[in-house]
Amino acid sequence: MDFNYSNFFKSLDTNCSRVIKRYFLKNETITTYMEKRKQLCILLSGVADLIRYDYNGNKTIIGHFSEGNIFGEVLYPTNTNNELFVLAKTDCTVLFFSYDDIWKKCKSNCSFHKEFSENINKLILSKVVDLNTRIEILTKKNIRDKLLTYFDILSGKTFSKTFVLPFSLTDLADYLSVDRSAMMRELSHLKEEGFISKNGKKITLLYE
Amino acid sequence: MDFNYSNFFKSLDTNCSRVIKRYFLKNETITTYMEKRKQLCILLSGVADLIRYDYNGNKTIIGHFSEGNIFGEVLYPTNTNNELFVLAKTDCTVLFFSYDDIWKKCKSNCSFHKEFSENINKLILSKVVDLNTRIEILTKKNIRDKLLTYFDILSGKTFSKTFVLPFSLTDLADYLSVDRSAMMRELSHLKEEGFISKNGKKITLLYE
DNA sequence: ACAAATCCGTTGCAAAAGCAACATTTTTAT
DNA sequence: ATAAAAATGTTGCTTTTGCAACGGATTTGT
Repeated sequence: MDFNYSNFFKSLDTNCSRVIKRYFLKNETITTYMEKRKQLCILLSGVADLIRYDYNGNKTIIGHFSEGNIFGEVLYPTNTNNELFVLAKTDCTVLFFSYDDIWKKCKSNCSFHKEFSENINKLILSKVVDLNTRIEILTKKNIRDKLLTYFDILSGKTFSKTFVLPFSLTDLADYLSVDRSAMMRELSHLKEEGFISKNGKKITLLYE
Repeated sequence: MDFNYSNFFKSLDTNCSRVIKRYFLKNETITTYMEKRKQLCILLSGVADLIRYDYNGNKTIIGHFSEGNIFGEVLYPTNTNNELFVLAKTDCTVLFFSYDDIWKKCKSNCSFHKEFSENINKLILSKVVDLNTRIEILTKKNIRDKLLTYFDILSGKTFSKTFVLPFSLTDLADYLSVDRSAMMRELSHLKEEGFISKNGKKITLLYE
């Protein structure tokens, strides 16, 4: 997420009846995606995974959410033959509301309603940017280019040739959608060939 | 796009000063992405490509837009060392406006302003769904699974085991981000093994 | 109507990536 | 404090993919 709007949402007093704030413990199910319902959720704190069980009972993690991320069925293609749900990986705080309702005038005309919807818009837009970013990476045809594209983005965000990966190498392989061992191999080659240096999750770009 | 909102936008009388409608001939440049500006565009008719020239002058098509699609710099990660622009592949009609402005109250309080912004929201949401759909496909680890996942989605949309690909096989390979010849090979295998039948762009799923 | 451009379909070959398996280190849970 | 779980790092093998190249079919432009 380029810019973090979650401070606004954190400071909300949720006495607007349309918005519900709830707390979850690690390993609790935060929500299950339901086709008709058009729920939108904001993760105010914690880490959660979007998980699919397909018709064979196979479990796949298809998304990771952290502070400030949004999720909910309005954002995801409905696919008949599998079940989607969001699982808390750590304790979480989540804001729930119906996407359609939020645009209607609040009965009580609550003060933050306008500001709330504006911030929702920004959050959704930043989601679009994030998704486009990931697509840009995923469309690269080999692991090396995926890594370097991702590193360039991180480098650009931090204005530095040195940065720390925001998640584990295992999760990175997942984000890039490549085999972890193949990715490790490619990281080794990038080191050997002098393109990067790496110490744990700390990466330095040595080119340009 | 699951549902086409473009009819609403097509019927707009654009006497709201904040929204500009323009026409383009094939091969004209519709817009160039500029970092500070937060433009959002709706393609009302025609087909256009999002193109990048990187620092080496290499040209890459990184997106295809058709009727009802939205584009503009608000939706795309800003990357310093390359230039993005949208090129009309056919004659096009495009609506332009500033994303930030559209949320402010229109001076003239023009009638369609509220409805306009609501439809923009729906359009952006459907963009998110489209992007998530593509990510779901791109994260599949081999060409066969990418094809079958995409076919399942098309089959689901049309409620039929038989459907027509919405674009050329060349563009399909691009959408799946795989080599075209490798994709053709995999399509042949799927035919040989009896998973699908194929006649030009008409595909029939033979399983389940 | 003709030339030019694009798209389709196929193949051989080399490079890349997935998979499986394992040892080691680090983190987490109790 | 200790056991269990998760993450890291590496390697051999096999399969998949990309790339280059080609000929023929379609579509487009003038």
